[in-house]
Amino acid sequence: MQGMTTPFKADKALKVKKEVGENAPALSDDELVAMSVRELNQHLRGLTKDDMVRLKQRRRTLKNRGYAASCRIKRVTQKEELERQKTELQQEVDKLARENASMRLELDALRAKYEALQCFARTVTRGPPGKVATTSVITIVKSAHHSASSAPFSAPS
Amino acid sequence: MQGMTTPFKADKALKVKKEVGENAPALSDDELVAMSVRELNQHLRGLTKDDMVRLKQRRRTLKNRGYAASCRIKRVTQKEELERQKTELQQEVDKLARENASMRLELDALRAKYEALQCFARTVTRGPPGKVATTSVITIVKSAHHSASSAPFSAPS
DNA sequence: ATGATGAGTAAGCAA
DNA sequence: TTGCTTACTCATCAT
Repeated sequence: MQGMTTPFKADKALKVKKEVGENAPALSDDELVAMSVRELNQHLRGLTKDDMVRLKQRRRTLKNRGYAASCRIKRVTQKEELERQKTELQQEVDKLARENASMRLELDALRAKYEALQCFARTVTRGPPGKVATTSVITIVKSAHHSASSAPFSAPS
Repeated sequence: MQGMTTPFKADKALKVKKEVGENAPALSDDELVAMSVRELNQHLRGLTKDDMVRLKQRRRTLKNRGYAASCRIKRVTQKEELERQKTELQQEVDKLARENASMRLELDALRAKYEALQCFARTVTRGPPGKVATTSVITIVKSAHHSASSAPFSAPS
C-alpha cells in the first residue's frame, strides 16, 4: 500500500505520548511489535484509556501483519517442498525403470543361454547309443525366498 | 468480512438511484458485477458524475473480490494437483520396486539352475570314457508361489 | 478495461 | 493473549 514499514493509518494512532521522564519518544512500529507485554504496560502508564486501546490495537495490527507474512512464506515453502519431493520421486521412477529394463534383458539372455545348454545336454545325454545313459536329473529347491541356494553341483559364477 | 454477497461498505456507495422510467431499482452486487459494459452505461445514464465514478468503482471492487476468490481456489487446486501427482509417482515407485524384486528373484533362480545344468553337462561331457558314470542330479522344487520352477529339462517358462 | 497477484487488514478459530 | 488462516480491499502489473 505505502511503505513496508509504515504502510497505513499510522497517523491516526498516536500523537500525544506523555513526557514521563525519558521513555515514550514516539515508539516505532518495530519497537512496538517487538515489545513484551510487561514492557508494553510500562509505556501504557499514564495514557488515556482511549490511547491505551489505540496503542494496543496498533500493536495487534502490526503483529497481524507479521503473521500474514509468515503465512505466505509458509505457503510457498510447502509448495516448493512438494515440488522437490515430486522431482525426487520422478528420479526414483526413472532409476527403477532403467534397472528393470536391464534386468529384463539379462533375464532374456540367460533364458536363451539356458535353453541352448539344455539342448546340448539332451544331445549328449541321449547321444551315446547302446548305453546306460539314463541320467536322472532331480533338483531340490526348498527355498522359499531368494537365497542362492540350490546349485547342486557347481560353484556359482 | 460480513456476508459473501454484501460484505462491506455497500452503504456508502449508492442511495439515490434516479427514477428514470423503470430501471435502477437499486442494483444488487450480483447484478452489477454480471453486467456488461454496455448495460452498465444504460444504468449510468442520468447519474451524477460523482455517482458514476462511485458506481464504476463499486463494480471494480466487486470484480476484484471475485478475482481474489479465483486466485485462492486456483492456489488450493494446484496444491491438490501436486499432491495427487506425488501419490501417483509413489505408487509407481512401489510397483516398479516390486517388479524389480521379483525379477531379481527369478534371475537368481535361473542362474542357479543354469549353473547346475552346466555342471552336469561338464560331467557328462568329460565323463563318458566308456563308463557308467551315472550322474544323479536331483532337483525338487518345493518352492511356494510363482517360480519358473521345475522341469529340469524343458522350455523355461 | 479486465484479470491476476502480493501485501495489509480485520474477523474468527485454536491453543 | 498469541498465532494462524481466510476473505476482502487496494496497488500494481500484464494483457
